[in-house]
Amino acid sequence: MDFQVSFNVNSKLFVKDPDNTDIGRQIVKNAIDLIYSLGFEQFTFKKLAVEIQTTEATIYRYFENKHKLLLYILNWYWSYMEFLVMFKLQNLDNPETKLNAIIDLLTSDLPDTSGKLDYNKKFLNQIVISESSKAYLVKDISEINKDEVFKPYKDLCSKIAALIEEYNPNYEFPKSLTTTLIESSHQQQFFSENLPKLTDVNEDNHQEFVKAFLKALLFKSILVK
Amino acid sequence: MDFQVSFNVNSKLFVKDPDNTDIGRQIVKNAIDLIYSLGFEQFTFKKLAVEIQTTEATIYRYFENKHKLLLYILNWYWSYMEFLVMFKLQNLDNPETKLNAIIDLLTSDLPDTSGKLDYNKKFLNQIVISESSKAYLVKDISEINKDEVFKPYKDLCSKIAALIEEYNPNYEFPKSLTTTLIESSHQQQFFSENLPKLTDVNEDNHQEFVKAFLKALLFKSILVK
DNA sequence: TCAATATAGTAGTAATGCTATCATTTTTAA
DNA sequence: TTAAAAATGATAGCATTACTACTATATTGA
Repeated sequence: MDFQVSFNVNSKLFVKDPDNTDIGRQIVKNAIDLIYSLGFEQFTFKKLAVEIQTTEATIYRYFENKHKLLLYILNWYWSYMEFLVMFKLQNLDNPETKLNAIIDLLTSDLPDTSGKLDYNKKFLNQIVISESSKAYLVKDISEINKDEVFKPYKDLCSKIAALIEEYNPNYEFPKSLTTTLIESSHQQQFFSENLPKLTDVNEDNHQEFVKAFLKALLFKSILVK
Repeated sequence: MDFQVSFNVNSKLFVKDPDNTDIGRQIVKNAIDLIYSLGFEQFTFKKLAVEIQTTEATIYRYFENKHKLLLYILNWYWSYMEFLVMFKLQNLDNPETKLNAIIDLLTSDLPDTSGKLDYNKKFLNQIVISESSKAYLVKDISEINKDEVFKPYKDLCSKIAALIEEYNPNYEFPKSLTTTLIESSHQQQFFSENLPKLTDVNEDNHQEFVKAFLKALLFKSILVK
């Protein structure tokens, strides 16, 4: 069996849809590689243009600026995550099993999609961990929020929050707990790798550590007495 | 009674100690105001120089770049927080009361210090909420970490983690829970203000909401059965 | 008092972020 | 079928940013 998934990313995020042209797809794919290797601050359209042997102006025809390009990549990621949530929860009835599956998703590598121009999932995961908060921690957040560029993230959160409410309808903070779980999964992965003294990691397997921490955090919080 | 607090900020963070000269103190104070009003991305040494009627070169004599200046400000903040923790826990015996005092600290406005050139505490608080993660989410994190520039943050975390261990010596993740509490306090304050749908805020008082959420998160996690 | 030193200001350069314009290809319609 | 229109991509430029080398002035101390 072979199938492809694609998502409609909010059209406000691009000037011209990169998914429609070969060069557009090259821009996004190589942007992921380059943001991963340089970090978002050092990443520039000029460097990306050199990489794919085109010019800055061509990239500006697709994306207004590198912040919008980052948002595009994250929107794709969030949409893919929501798809994976739907997919993985198939045939699961028990709310606890469902929530365990969610934590597994948040702390595991992304599965590859098929298609000739697949994004590098390891790099994408690292970008989400290291760069995603830079997408919203900006001065003009209320301006960009008007374009609904955080809708896929909000949708993903709603879906998870609904599972928490299913597990314990009396828990008061399902949404805040969800965002805390997601953001904490990034943070703890980043800290355990780079500033391990800020965590309780000791085993070699950092992902397993983060998984255990998040499960404790979640299930103790929503325990039904 | 009148007293002043001052902290020795890691000398690797500056070229020349800004605390020793009038222009140095002006740089830090006005940097806080300007980072608050422009956001860290739009903040430049040129704009700061215009503000305090000096030149870029003068500011470069004190700080290598704006990232180091941000770290300097955050180091001052973390040191001040550790001082406040020590101060507020005076004469408290009960571990629960102590932890409650910590959450109050994390979700309240900073008290003003005396001294003629006091930093704007409201602005400083907002900078910590919106910009502090940009201090560590950088590609050269392992390089800058060698200079111990995160020591005040780690010290603050250790102190809080120790209180958690005092409350429940069997809890497995005191440090990770501490960083999650601190980072989540910033996130939930930011989200409740800017992306409220990602939280469960409904009351007008966002600080009270965040306080209630964090207390639930903390005490359910470390509950002794 | 005058040399040594510290400090601030001037004047640059290379890179970045972005735009206007020109050239070529593709599409459309008479 | 072909000429006009539209889309695409390359070239060249500008203003700002990040940073540095050098000059001028003030302060110190022998």
